[in-house]
Amino acid sequence: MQQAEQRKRRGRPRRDEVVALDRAQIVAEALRLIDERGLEAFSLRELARALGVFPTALYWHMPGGRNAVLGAVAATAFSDVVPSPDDATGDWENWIRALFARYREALRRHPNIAPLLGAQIVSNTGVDMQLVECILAALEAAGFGGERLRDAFNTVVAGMLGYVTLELAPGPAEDASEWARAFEAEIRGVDAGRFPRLARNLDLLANRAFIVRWQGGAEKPMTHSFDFYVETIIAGLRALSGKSG
Amino acid sequence: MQQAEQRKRRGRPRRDEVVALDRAQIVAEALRLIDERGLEAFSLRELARALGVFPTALYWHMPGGRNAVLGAVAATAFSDVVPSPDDATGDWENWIRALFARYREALRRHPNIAPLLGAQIVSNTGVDMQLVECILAALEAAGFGGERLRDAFNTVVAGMLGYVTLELAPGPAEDASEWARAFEAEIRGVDAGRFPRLARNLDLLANRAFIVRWQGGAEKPMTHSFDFYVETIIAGLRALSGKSG
DNA sequence: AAATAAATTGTACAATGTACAATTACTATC
DNA sequence: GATAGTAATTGTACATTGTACAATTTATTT
Repeated sequence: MQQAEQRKRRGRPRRDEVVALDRAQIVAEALRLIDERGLEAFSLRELARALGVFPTALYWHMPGGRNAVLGAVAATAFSDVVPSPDDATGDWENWIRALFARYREALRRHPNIAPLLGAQIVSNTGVDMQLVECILAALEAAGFGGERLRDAFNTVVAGMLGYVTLELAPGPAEDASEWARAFEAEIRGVDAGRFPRLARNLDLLANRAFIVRWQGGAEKPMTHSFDFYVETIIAGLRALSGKSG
Repeated sequence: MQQAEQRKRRGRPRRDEVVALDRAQIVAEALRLIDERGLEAFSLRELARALGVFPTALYWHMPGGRNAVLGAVAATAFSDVVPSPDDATGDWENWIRALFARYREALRRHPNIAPLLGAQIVSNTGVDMQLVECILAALEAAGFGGERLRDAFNTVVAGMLGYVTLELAPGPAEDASEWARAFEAEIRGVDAGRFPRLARNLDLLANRAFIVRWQGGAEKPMTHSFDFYVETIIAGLRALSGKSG
């Protein structure tokens, strides 16, 4: 973070002196900061500091301010998740498997942006029409049409986000290790009288299932269950694609 | 917000003068404020103002500060979502339908807390062991055991949250109506050459499907698709409960 | 009666997001 | 080649926020 010389005149900088801050660079650095220190710690002022500019300079390139930056960050993190469109019309099941897998991989590369998912899927940076089109293609290939096509589409989108949002959701921030120990103790000491099934399956569930885990998906992936989840949705779609209403 | 007389001496108040601020009251008022003005607008200082106390008084009852308040808010909003445990061991499919429906209804009553879902499902206010136990009961009744039981459990929890988190996610805050018009125009004018399926199904999808809608689920519920989504997951679980691995 | 705990008011501070003005460099036009 | 306009930044300013900490008063226990 050496600023070498601070030759900051007051107006627009000359082209040789400096690299000419642009949108892509801002977003990239923002993503780097979020990856490194987490979403909670992210601020426009730190971003500006890291870029060696004044906070207000960011507003020139990103008129929306903070929200615009976060929206763009989410958008770039999920560019390239859509598998090849050609495969969608062929084996629709495998295409959806690929979509889910790639979406999850993208989020695993940047787990700290998980909380942005719900809010930013409908982002200001334009809709991802390619994604929509391909999902529709796969579902038409599966035999859906009309209202059922719409319902299946919504099911796929929700399914794509649902599991991974939870899996990679952030735990409590600072007191992590201490909290984890206390939490584990609470789980381990569950009352077998009131919660017999939980007690019986404790080793199977502890830290391996939602609600009763004390580590996030970034540290402790839940891959096996994810695969099962995907198969559940696909099997469900397959079953419902036959019926009429 | 009339403060009548401000008879604020400096120390602990006498029992007759004032209602004696407590945890439940703080959480209730916080939920009310969030319902009314949204999550973004929520602050401890406004909460304190609404309660007629100093901001720092809140820390006495809620040592965790802001995060603790939000965690407690989420927890109370979802108390009572678990359907009767007795039904879980009987008709497991209907029990899961009821669980999903009740969870959605709870969130529809307080849509503004949707962004808290991922983060706060594992909250500081203790685990909801009753929920865990009942889901396990339903899934054992469905024939799951061992690793498959765990996977199915994770699938149900993710499914319970996934759709509604998205459905009720907040759109862009202030410029809502203007943004909506621009967004609708962009959707309506989709390039039928590049996105033929989207163009063909436009009326079916526009403002009725994720990604291509311009109103949130609070204003425009997506109930029909939700029902389909639930049936997809149940059908998938039914299909997978037979296989062995 | 004294000590301790409970429950609040006050004070203080470092951050944050962002509106707005001032300044300088580049670019197009006549 | 002057001049007007636009691009890109520094700089200033302000209201808000979360929260640590001290001071103060009332209730409860010993």
